Amino acid sequence: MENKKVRVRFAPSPTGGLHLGGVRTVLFNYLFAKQHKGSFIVRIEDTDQTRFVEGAEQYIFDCLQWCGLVPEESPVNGGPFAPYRQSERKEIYKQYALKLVEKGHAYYAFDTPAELEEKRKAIPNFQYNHQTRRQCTNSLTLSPEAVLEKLSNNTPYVIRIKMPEHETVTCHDMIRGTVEFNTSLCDDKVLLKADGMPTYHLAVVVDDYLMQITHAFRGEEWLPSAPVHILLWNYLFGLNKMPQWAHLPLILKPDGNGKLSKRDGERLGFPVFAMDWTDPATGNTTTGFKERGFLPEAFVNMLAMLGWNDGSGQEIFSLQELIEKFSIERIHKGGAKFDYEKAKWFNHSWLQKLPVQQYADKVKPYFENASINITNDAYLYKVMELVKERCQVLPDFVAQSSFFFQHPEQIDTASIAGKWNAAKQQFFAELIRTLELATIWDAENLEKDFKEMAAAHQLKPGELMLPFRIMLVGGKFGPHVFDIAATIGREATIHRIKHTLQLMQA
RNA sequence: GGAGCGUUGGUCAAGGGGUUAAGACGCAUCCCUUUCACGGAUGAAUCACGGGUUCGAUUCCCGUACGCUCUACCA
Repeated sequence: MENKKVRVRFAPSPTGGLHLGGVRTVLFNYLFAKQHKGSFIVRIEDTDQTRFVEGAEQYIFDCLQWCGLVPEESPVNGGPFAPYRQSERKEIYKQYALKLVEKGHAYYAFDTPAELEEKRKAIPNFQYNHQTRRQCTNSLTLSPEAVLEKLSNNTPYVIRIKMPEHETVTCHDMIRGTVEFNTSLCDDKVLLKADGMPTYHLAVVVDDYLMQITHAFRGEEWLPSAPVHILLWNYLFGLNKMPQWAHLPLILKPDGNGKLSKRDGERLGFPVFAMDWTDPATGNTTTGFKERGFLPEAFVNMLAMLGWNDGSGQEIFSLQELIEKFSIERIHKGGAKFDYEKAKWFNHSWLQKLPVQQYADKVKPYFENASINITNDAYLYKVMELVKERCQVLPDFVAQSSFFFQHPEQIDTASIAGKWNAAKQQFFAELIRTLELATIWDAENLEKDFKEMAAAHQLKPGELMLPFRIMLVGGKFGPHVFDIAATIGREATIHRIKHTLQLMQA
């Protein structure tokens, strides 16, 4: 086991948007694989035909691509253990189910869904288990002849695991240590459905075996069914071949408790999916981190810190650093509440850390949306550099810098009207002439001229700065006002002064 | 109801028998900045509760409470 090549897998069910928690599971898989020079595999668990959603699979790969967590083997790029889509592996599973029946670890069950529904209604807390299976219609209660007859006339059936009585199944979890289960308390899970498809329980162990998975990461919600999987491993392939389990803590909603859901995001106004997801049935789009203006670096970083840290207090990690420093021992046992404010802080940090050229293309669409045409990349970089520390997410660049590209739509004259007077009016009128004659157009000289003029007019620069800012920006925000003037240029600066001057006279 | 898992500030969390119980986010106040932001400073936790063990428990043990997950021919 130790010298086997590490192989891990992410096994999503393509039923809709890719949840935060799913991406974190991918991330931990990926980090572990890369750290051990192993392989990261994506296997599509589409055994429930009733839950097929058009486009959901492609969407998952788009998300992984965006995050930079690309698998070595998957349905899209193939691999030595293809196919990687369980629906295309349907024939494989049945033989294993049959093998279990032969060995007495599983049995045919002919109870219809309606009959089971009735039992559940009639008997409180009904479970199909070692006690109740005697009252059900299955190959344990029917004579061999009757079973054969039902089988030969195509009576629908499922195959269930026959949970042993009074056995202890031990799960050695890499995060939680030893967890024990009493098999008498487990029920006889369906392994093979009436449509011939396996359930998750069968498929996961068969495929993990066939694909030679060495370490299996999954959400904590799977822990209660671990005994089923471990038993299956024991019956089918031997415990020595079983991957090592790691059940990851859940990501919880920010208010109250419980798993974070898509609904919580909608309710509280933040994304839960990695990327925008449009439900083909309803046409409704659920917003994603990407479209909200998150950098994948920040998104991945934030996810890694939800349930893991390296103990040093460092919080900003590149993917490469995460690969180097990741360790299962330092994964938390308890769930973590998702904090959108902190998520934005991560993004802000990455916006400062990365060169603006590296993500300028990602902010362009937001300018386009606001009908601002970016024609000069160098100018865009300069502006981004000036405003980036005020931006948490990509769309903030538009709000923080639109005035660099077009005249402000609104001038907040109310903020200066109270202290406006003839002296100021005259100062700015004269400033226009000074600016027209300025030989060197940079922030330093602009500021010098401005202050000299203020002194000549016996006005305090402080009284003039805010009006000047309002003229250029339209509001009380933005970088240093002389940087703005220097950047937008002589013509625009003068034009904006004139414009506000007119407004103030009116 | 049953089983399993979990529980350090509002949130993420470090620490793990003796500490002034780190740090980050957020919040509040202040400084810097003639805007906003950045940066800096300061403030806020009897480590869920109750028993043990111990000279000493937030740290070890046992209970209790609370929360969560699962309990489908869904994953």
